[in-house]
Amino acid sequence: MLWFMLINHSILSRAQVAKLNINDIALIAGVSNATVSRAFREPQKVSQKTRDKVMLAAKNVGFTPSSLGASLKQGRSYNIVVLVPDITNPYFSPIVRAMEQAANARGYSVLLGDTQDCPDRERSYAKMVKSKQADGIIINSQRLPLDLDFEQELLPIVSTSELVENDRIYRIGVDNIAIGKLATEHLLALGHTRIAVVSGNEPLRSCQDRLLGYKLALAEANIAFDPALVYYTQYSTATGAKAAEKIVADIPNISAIFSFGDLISIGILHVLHKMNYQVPQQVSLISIDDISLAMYCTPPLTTVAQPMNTLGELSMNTLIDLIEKKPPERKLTLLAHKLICRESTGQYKPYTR
Amino acid sequence: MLWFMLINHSILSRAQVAKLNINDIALIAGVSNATVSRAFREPQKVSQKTRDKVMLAAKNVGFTPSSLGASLKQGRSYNIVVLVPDITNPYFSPIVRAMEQAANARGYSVLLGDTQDCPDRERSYAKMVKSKQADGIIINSQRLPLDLDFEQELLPIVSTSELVENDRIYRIGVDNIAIGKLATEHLLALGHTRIAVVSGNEPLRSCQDRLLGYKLALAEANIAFDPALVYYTQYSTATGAKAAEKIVADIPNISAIFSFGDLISIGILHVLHKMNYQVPQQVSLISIDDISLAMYCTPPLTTVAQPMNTLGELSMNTLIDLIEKKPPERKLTLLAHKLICRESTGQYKPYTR
DNA sequence: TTGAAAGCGCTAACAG
DNA sequence: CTGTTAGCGCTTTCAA
Repeated sequence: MLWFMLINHSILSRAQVAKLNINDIALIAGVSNATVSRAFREPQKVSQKTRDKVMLAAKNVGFTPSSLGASLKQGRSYNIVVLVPDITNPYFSPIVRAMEQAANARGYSVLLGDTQDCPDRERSYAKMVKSKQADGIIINSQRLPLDLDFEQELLPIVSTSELVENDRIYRIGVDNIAIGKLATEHLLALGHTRIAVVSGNEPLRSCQDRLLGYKLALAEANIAFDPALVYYTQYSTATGAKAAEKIVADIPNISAIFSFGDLISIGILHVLHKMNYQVPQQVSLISIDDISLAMYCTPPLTTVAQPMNTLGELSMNTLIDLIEKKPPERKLTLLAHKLICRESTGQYKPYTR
Repeated sequence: MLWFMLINHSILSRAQVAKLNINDIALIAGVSNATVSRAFREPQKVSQKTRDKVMLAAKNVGFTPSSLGASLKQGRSYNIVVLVPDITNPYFSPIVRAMEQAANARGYSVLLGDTQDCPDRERSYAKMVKSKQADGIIINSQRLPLDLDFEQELLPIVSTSELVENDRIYRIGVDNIAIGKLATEHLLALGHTRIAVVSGNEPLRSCQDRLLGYKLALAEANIAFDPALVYYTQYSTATGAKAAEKIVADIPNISAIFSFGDLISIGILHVLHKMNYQVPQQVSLISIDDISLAMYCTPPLTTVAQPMNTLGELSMNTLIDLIEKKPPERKLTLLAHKLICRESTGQYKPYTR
């Protein structure tokens, strides 16, 4: 098939047409490049007739303005880096999805950085905002790419985790102390007094806070805190399973477990089943997150829901406000959590195995 | 605190320093802009001494080259659009993770497009490669953004699903017919003869192929295909649960179910438990994918594993090869699948409820 | 409402 | 090994 385009007395192949720029369109349409630019970006500033001419010319040769030139001129890429430790984790994926939605609604795109918790990769993604490949960054992990420019508030950054106290950075999060307390109180109210804890990595701020909440609830109930009841692991199913094996070995008559994440709970549930423990008849299990699969577990998980969607949406909008120089009033926003009572927790009964 | 920088007899504030470009660095280092560029991009082409001078100057003022200028000049953004219907789906998230990894390894970044199966969003993401915001696109869904330029092979595109036959587009996938056949044969070998099917959306090519495989296996076993045994739903847990409710209502003594996705199976499992069906003692359940949670289900799922990691890695590398003009030899690559026998399937036993 | 013209920051010939 | 120079494609004053 023959394909060509006649422009200004010369014949262009399809491949050449693909390379046309705004000046070529101006030529074809018989207007200036500025007018073509306006026709695309601020159509209302161009007369109907001129606009039609431009659009027709563009359509004929299949022209779409390159965003590269615009980005360079404006010094903005309209990309935003979103950092997660693992996109595969059902706690993070809805957050990222909400961020992508919110970004799109405001004309931005998401550069996904799955860092696997690797500081090198975090740093290299952070560099993208220094090098203008992105206009800002959202961190969904506990570590900050330690670059002064972010702290100096020269580069837009938002974090969805508490990190170490850092008043210079905008943060959206939840009240992990309250969450830890709430979950513990639920178990306490059911009559459980010896509650094993399966925490994520010890150094994580969120884990420390949740444990603090646990201790607070215990103290209010006049129950001594027993460090031997807390097991540190990772936020994953496999490691949760391992922790459960340790627990049942250490404390065969354990009546309640509080894990710091649904993913961990799924591993625990798996082991408990294998060992023929009845949940919740013999062991109660509560956790945090309310990932989408929590309600489909056997039994459905009682858990403290985190507002993943709001978290994603709000933090993205906060970042974009920052980028667009509409700084939000508050540096730290705490979102509401909620206890979801399902079937993995039940009344304490003295043990009869 | 006072912060300033003395350059060429003028005092610069920290904010001004952030705006320095390659020419300023050249000035400070006493070399040309070209040399600065080389020092960063091809250090081996610059003498040790000059390189040190440049790097020192850059470090002193915290300079990082802007990728915007480079992109414009080179006509490449080093971004790649990855389209998924839903990043929250545990089938897609490992694929995306693998893609991100592979992209990074070759100096590219991933622009995540969570399309929610919405054609408008697919189209708007596809436009990003026309507008050079991205250098190529990978489609993980069954629909193609119908833009001629992709078909004409002017724009780099790779698909991980079979779509409608399209020889012009590079595709990486699995042999869904063989997968459907394999799963069915497993059930058949266990003595099951009435096998209910829970498929995803009927129009999906992958579903049609899997069903075809099911029919093939049945035919080879001389069992007549009964259309009443196939239930169409979505690839989700909630809809899988609904399908299961219909099945047990329609066929209370069903002995085997073949669902087209682990996510569906989790919903089915949930309902089966609620209805007090024993899996696999009374009903066997097999599916496809082997998502990470499949082994932690109660009981652990027998399933045909899909090579999500390889799928992601290979398709990303194929796309980048395309972008870098090293066209791969084959247009269609089929990856190996594997039956993973766990505990959700068992020998057929006549029904005693 | 439209046009002319000056860059945005970088790269890549080409020349030395 | 290093410097000069001409753009890449677009936006944006400023002037008409």
